[in-house]
Amino acid sequence: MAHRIAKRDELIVALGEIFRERGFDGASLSVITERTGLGKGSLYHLFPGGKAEMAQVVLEEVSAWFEKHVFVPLRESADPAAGIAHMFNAVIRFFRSGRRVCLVGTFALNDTRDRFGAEIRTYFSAWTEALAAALARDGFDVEAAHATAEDVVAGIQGALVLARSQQDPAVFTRAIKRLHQRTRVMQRD
Amino acid sequence: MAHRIAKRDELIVALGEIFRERGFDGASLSVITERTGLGKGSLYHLFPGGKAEMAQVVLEEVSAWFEKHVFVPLRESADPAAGIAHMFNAVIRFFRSGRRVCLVGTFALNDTRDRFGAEIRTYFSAWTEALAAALARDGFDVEAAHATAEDVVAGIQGALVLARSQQDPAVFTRAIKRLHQRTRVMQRD
DNA sequence: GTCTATAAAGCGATAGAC
DNA sequence: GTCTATCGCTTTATAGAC
Repeated sequence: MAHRIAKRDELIVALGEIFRERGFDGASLSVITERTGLGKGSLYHLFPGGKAEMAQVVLEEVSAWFEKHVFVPLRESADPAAGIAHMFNAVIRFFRSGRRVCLVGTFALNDTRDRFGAEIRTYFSAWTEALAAALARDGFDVEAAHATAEDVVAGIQGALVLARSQQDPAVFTRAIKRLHQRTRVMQRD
Repeated sequence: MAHRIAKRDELIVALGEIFRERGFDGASLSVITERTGLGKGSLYHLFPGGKAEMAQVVLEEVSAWFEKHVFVPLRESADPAAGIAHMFNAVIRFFRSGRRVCLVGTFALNDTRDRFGAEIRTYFSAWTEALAAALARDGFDVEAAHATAEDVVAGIQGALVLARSQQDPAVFTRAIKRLHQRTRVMQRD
């Protein structure tokens, strides 16, 4: 087992890793107990709603991170291209250059989605819309901006799948580079 | 429960749907029993290796389908552009225009990958390489062909994630249209 | 707050009747 | 082939001591 986790922030990060690695169903309380060093008693004290509440809190934490490090820069950066560059850097950091998968993506694919439908839907729509707005501000016409934003967000998710299938993070970093390039030079006027 | 399933082919299809909808961990034998109308006795008679063998057989069936309807046309079509068009049509059909997710993609994202590593890796690498070869035959230079092939395969996977997160299959069909377009007009010279 | 003990249900898998 | 009954284990969750 890992060292005993003291701070709540640290605990939520650890829970996120477990859910990412095993999915909601595969993340059993015994695994969570072992990896966090906290007994069931402690876990249910901190999360009376059990596993569902743990996942909910992790999802909210992930959403808050993206809001702060991705969506706000996209929306508010004076230079939209700089906001977009900021997004790609944040994404590379967050997904550990392709060694980490997207928790929201994993949850979205199977029936776990039905438990957390609102959070999952909002995460992706907020991302797509913030990016589309930045692209539009950067000179894309509205239609092309929305299409490119969808392609980029989907491209990131797909690159995570591909990289993990090949156990090769470079697949992800290559894809990010190309997606970034597409936001710079494509489909103008 | 569904009607009792008679033919093995039909059974494998049903198993595929269950694994797609619930993931490997979420596809419990009780769910499988209920959805197929077959008791555990029958299931273990047909698949002595249990759930792992069921998933293995489904993965092989999916791989065989893609080999026949996607990879071979990509590799052997006299007109590479026709082979690529064939691929996109097959993909739309297979994923039910975005209402079905990719079984291999779901398995790839969490630790289920470790059980079926070889099949998962091969599925995506065979797809990417067959598409890259077709693009090269169609006039892309080798580097651009490989990059575009990765973008297309990742784009399809990501579009499935996005479509499901929004519960909107149109997200998928839109993405497919754009990806197809990119194989026609991009990065030539 | 954190632990141990325990409950009740569900899990994958097997045995054996038919 | 398909069923029912059952095994041993794990699951989520709770109770109660400290």
